[in-house]
Amino acid sequence: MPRAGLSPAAVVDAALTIVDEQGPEALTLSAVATRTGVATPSLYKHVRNLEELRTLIARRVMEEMTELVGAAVMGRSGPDAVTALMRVWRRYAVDHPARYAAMPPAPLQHPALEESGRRLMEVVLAVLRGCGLEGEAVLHSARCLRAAVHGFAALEVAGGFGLPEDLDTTYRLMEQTIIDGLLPAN
Amino acid sequence: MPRAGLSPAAVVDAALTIVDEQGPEALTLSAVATRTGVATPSLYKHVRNLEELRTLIARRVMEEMTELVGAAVMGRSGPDAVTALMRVWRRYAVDHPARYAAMPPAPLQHPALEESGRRLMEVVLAVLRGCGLEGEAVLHSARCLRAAVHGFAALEVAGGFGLPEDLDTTYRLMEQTIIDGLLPAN
DNA sequence: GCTGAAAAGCTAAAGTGTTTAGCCTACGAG
DNA sequence: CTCGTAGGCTAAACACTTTAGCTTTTCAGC
Repeated sequence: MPRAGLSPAAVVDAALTIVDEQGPEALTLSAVATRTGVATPSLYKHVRNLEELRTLIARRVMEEMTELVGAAVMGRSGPDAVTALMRVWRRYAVDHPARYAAMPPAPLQHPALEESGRRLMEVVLAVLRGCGLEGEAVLHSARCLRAAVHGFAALEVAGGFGLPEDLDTTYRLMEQTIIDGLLPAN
Repeated sequence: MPRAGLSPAAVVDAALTIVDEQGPEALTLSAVATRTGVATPSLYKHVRNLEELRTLIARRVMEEMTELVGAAVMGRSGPDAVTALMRVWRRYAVDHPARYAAMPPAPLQHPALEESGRRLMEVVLAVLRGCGLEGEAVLHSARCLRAAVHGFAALEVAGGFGLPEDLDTTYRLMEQTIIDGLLPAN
């Protein structure tokens, strides 16, 4: 019997497809095995266990996010950059709800995710520094920005905004609120 | 052998204890059975399945939350009430991190949670109306408030704010930002 | 007090998923 | 060509959920 030609990356690809199509609860090694055409235990040659697979997924997602956010703020600065960041963040969540849900809330605490977490954070901090913030203020503002954006995205993706009123309107209000409240008057 | 004297409520109590002590992943019917001194299948006399147990937990948590928030804003109005609401929300999350994580993000979509969800929402809306907001603005503001507060609480509880800078300071900044951005000038 | 039905417990067992152990073989480096 | 290794496999243990069906407590009504 010929080999399946797997690799850790291929396993993560298959896992991401499953997550995208059927949500995070559907991610089982069994399902990944079926999709990759292999017996479940074979996956252990590429991934330590389910836990590690989840970590690898989380890393992928954070890298995608950093890529996207980085591109979106490129060439912009000040409130304009903040708006771009907020929009692309929400966009990623809406476009890939299950992946967004796989974003680890505390990457810095996790050895295998610290680096990608720090890279993403660095983009956010850079944007805020570009708005004239300095010292501790940068960090406090970044936390607020992250809380607001993540809170909105997480709730939207979970279907938490049940009522029919337009969500884009709500988000614009939040953009404005964040910009007015966190950035030094300009 | 004497009966254990269980009831749906007693099962939920035991489940909440487990969640509080060992986190949401530790919630298994097996664990609940051990704690209540009963065989696992016996629990099915009181609860339809694990899914329903989670729903019952969610309802309890939302009721606790409504109780707390309601008490906190009682007798206050305007920005003062908003601040009180935000503080008590975060406080609940910090005091009961695992329970907070069990709060359903979309209660209104769930028949068994819709009512308690609506009650909690109503408190928030009332506070905002008391600030002079009207019509659609109330809802958009409520969404922003919820996103910010939930985002902060969820991240804090998950250990997502890794750096040492003071979190209370950050939260005060967010309180001010929300109040300034969402409430009509006063 | 008795009795009988409902409620609340039990054991047994099936199904699904993770994980470990140990074997077998395809395949590429030399 | 060969041979070591990596990548696959089967078997099996363990944990958890859930269903089925049996037993026994309890208590309402006589």
